[in-house]
Amino acid sequence: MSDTPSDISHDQHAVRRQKLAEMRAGGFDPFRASFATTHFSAGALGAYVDGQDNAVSVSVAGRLVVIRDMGKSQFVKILDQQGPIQLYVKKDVVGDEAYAAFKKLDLGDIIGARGALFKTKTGEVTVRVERSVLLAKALRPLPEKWHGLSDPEQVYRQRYLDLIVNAESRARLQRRSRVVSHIRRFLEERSFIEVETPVLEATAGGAAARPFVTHHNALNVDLFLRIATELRLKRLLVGGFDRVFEIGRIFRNEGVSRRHNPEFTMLEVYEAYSDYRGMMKLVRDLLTGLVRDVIKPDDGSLKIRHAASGQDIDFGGEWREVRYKDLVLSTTGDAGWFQRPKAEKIARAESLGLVVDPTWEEFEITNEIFSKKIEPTLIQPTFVTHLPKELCPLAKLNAEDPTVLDVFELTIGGMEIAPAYSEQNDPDVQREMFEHQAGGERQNVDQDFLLALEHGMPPAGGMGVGIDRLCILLTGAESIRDVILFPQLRPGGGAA
RNA sequence: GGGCUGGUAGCUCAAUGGUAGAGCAGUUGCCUUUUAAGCAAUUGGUUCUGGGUUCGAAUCCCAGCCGGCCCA
Repeated sequence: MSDTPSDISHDQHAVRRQKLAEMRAGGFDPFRASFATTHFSAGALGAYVDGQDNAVSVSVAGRLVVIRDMGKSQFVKILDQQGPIQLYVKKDVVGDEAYAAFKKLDLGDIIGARGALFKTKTGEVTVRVERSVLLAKALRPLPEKWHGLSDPEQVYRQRYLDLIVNAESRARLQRRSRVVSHIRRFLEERSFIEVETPVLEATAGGAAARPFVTHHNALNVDLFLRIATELRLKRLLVGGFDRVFEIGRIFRNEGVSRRHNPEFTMLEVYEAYSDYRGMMKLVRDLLTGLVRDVIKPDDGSLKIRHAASGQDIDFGGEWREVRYKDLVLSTTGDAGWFQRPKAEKIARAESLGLVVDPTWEEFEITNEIFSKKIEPTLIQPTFVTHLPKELCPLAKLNAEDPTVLDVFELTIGGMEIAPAYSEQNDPDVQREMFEHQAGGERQNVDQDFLLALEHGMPPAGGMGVGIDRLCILLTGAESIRDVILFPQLRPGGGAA
């Protein structure tokens, strides 16, 4: 009984290993089996002709996730990429031997089954199994069927378990794939060319961020993982690729948080002979298309529920356009803000509850107010324009007011979703901006990029879209980790 | 980096400093249209790790490991 050392009934791993050993001893190895399917689950369900039981035969395969055993028959469910489908296995249909084998299956096993579709008396389209085969033995048990897997650490470290048992995770992460796919189609339809530029670079430019450093042995040089694709893509504008984009992994050697993963995905788009206003139309068409065709709100609107604020974000309404300076003035309540001496700016920022580093430049104090006090309140799609020139060295200065830039920052749901510029194509101004920035931030100047600009870059609009944040917004996720299949965690720990 | 908080059976969770429990999963029976199927019986624990306090620690204290939230 239970006290003999050979009782392994409590050890699910051992029980399953024993079943596998018995199968192999009996001449069947599930890991050598194969199976031809005719449908995925949703396709099979769709193939059922209403009112015509047993008219359509299908072959389906997937992981066994529900078993309801009623003695001489059982209802089970298998799960594939499209979701679950129910199978009905009846002893007097499959025969005694096959039925006995079927009864030995465990939750988590991967099986294939063939049979005709029928509708049960409770109305569920089901495969009446004629033949089935075990295609892979699961030696480990599945997490609990009702509550799923909820330990966040295990969800991230063993994402495959999360995907098996948590339907919302499965849906959310598949939705991400459709978002990216939609973006590709959208841009290709508009004659944009997708390109791939190097991840390893001698100079990590195009943004202000700490890069990862690695080493190339054969060349004996340190290289950086890119922190942006901007400078490469602009070289392609010089080369005559007039409309280019890259959906690429970006690496920034900074903290990990609900909004930050050290590697993330960025779309960058450049369109020659356009400008930041052209980018406004492009991004608006892109996002409304995503909501309409990928998210497909139930009520047919273009509204998405924003969990944090409880508001509906309406992609179909007017997209507000407002100048950075006006937002700052109204938030500080100080019409003379930009003329105030630094000490007064610091005092006002601190009175708003912000922590200000006294070594900051004045524009950094202002921008701290913008990013902490203003941006989070911009829930509806908002183009913030006319940003101060210090904020982006790669954009064109405004012709009427050279203290501001011809750019926008699209903010939705309190998050910066897409910055866009009229791209700087004057090599001399660009050099000046770089050198000024290098002084303060010791960012390396990319001389080859400046050389490329001297060959002439067409005027262009350019835009970056953080795909992860966009997916947070579109899927209503709480954390960037929920829209990245395998988010970064400290190695080790957790899973056995 | 700082503050708060968590780690108990395969999973989801309980347990005044006093014999570590439940549900699901597992095992053994019964059940030929179930929907978290049902009924009966039953197995299973290095309470994250290492110290300390105590007659006695899952529980209190310290350190570490791995998470989560907030802040920087």
